[in-house]
Amino acid sequence: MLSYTEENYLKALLQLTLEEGREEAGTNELAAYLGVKPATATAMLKKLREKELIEYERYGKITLRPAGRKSALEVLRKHRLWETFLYEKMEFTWDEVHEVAEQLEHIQSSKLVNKLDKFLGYPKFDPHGDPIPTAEGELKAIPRKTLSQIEVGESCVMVAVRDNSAPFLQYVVQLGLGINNKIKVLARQPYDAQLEIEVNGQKSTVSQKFAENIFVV
Amino acid sequence: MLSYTEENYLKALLQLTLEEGREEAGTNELAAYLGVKPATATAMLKKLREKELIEYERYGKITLRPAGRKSALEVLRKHRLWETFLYEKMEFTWDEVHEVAEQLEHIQSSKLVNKLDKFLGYPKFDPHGDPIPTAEGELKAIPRKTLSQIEVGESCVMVAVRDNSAPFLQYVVQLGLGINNKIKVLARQPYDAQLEIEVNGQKSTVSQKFAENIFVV
DNA sequence: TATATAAGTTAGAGTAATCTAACTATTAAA
DNA sequence: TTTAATAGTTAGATTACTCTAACTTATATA
Ligand SMILES: [Mn+2]
Ligand SMILES: [Mn+2]
Ligand SMILES: [Mn+2]
Ligand SMILES: [Mn+2]
Repeated sequence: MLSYTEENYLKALLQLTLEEGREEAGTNELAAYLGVKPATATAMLKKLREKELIEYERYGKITLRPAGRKSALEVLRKHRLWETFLYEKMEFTWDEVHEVAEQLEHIQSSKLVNKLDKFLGYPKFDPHGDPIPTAEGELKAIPRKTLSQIEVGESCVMVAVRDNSAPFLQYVVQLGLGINNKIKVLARQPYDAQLEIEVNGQKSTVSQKFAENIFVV
Repeated sequence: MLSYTEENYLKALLQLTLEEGREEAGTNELAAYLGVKPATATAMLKKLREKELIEYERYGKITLRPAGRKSALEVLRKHRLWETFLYEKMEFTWDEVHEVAEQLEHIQSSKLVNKLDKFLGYPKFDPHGDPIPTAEGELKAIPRKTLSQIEVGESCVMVAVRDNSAPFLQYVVQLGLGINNKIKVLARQPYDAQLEIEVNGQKSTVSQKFAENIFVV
């Protein structure tokens, strides 16, 4: 039985290594992601290694072992199912779901997870466009680009967001943007890569930082 | 902000003093109810007193102060709403809901509680027949007897159960009993107060202990 | 290749919740 | 009213998670 905290560390490791081509994570990076000090992370890493959930040695990189990855996927599955529940059934907006799902993901009941999945109609994606791991622990990574990689004159469809924070999501809505919206890139400032885009006939200018947090196909 | 554990202590105090005419609880009783040692309860009582949530002094009885009672009622409201959700929407049986609700009752989100209430159609009772406290913290205690107090020859209607444990609830179902069922008391053994009862034409013999855990009107 | 910088670890301490063992106060009986 | 039983507390230790401050190792660059 894993503690609430252990689950959070494993999920963080999974998410840090989920970006394509990444297999391992570092101590400081993990600590920053979780909002704890590196010393704290080091202590927990020893514990997770003892439980055979991660591969790790002093001053070395961290990788998930199969058991650790399985647990992390279960937590991520619950997180994304609960976000979908809050969004679809509880009238939450997409910038409100993450915080509460962060708590709900630790509820222990496999029956509840599976009934929830059924109740929601076996959704494949959460409200932010992220894929929901299956009961078997499969997580399909869809090949996708960021809005910042789209050439001037090209069009694309928004499929997900990288940043899940409330201020970012609220800004996305304010721009008239959302999952499945078609975005046309009208121009790119050579100086700072600012983008001029058009969505549903509405033109906006967004920063490179913003464009890097919008996933498109 | 109360910890998970503090919430459990306050809820336990509320439930111990909920039986009519009771205002105060004792340390050992509280410890037994929560499954901890009396020494542990003493430590927590000092902390809750410090936070002005309870009235308590060395070797004295414990009572909830208004702020403590308010928090306890909020937790109890969430517990019973989640039990109703699990029973009505997640296909849980009434002996399965309590354990998971024990976890869900600690989720912090007033928006979620109120949306859940709305989603369930503002239920007044949980699956065990217990009243659900309102958002304003009101809890109506319905005057009710136990099955053991019914005279031979009389009939009554089951409205709730006192014991919420899975083995007890499974036994209730096995006897063909449930909320709103009419029960007729056919006979009472003078020796050990065993009852012979009839439900939907089905006759059964139950112990006094059992009869004391069935609430009727 | 030496050394400065970044990355990571260790030691020591604090808080929250729990326990055991020994003790003290209250209450009920003899 | 003394004493036995019950109820409750204290002291000291443990586990989980976190921190700060000082230290060590790895790496990158000059
Ligand atoms: Mn999220
Ligand atoms: Mn979490
Ligand atoms: Mn319950
Ligand atoms: Mn609880």
